[in-house]
Amino acid sequence: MKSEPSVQSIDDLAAMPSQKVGWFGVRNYLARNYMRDQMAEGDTVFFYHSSCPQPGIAGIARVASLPYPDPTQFEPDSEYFDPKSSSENPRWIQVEVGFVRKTRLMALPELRATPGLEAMPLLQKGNRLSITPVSAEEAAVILSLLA
DNA sequence: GCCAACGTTGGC
DNA sequence: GCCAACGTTGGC
Repeated sequence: MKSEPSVQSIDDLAAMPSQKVGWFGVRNYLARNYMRDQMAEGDTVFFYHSSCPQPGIAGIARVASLPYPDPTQFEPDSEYFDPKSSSENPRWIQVEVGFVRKTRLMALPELRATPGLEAMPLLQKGNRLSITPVSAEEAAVILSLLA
């Protein structure tokens, strides 16, 4: 899951009293569907810093809730407000993401150079999704290098 | 700041 | 339903 560290970094997550944050603001259907259909509570999440001097994996987190409606879609003053959404039929959902640990930065060039990660959607040309799936095998490769 | 890639919008 | 125009993402 990508986050701009200037908005919310792994350190920010670690510093929260609950060490959890609702992953609000996802407004892409594919990314939403990954949260809704592909994630389960307890799943490992790689916390990726994007749009920053050194993009890469900065920590490990965990899916800490079932999917539920993203409250910002109903807030007229929010930049994430969606007038086409309704509480009866919410369009956007989020999950809670819980801090597990900070890791060394596994930067994008290292990810690209690591055997076994070539097929990761995150690394595919043109990928812009803020949430992409990681296979169990890919996760094991990454975790072994972050140990 | 540039630009490739891709999603969304809206006219028809 | 098509598709051009436009907006956004995000690495560099």
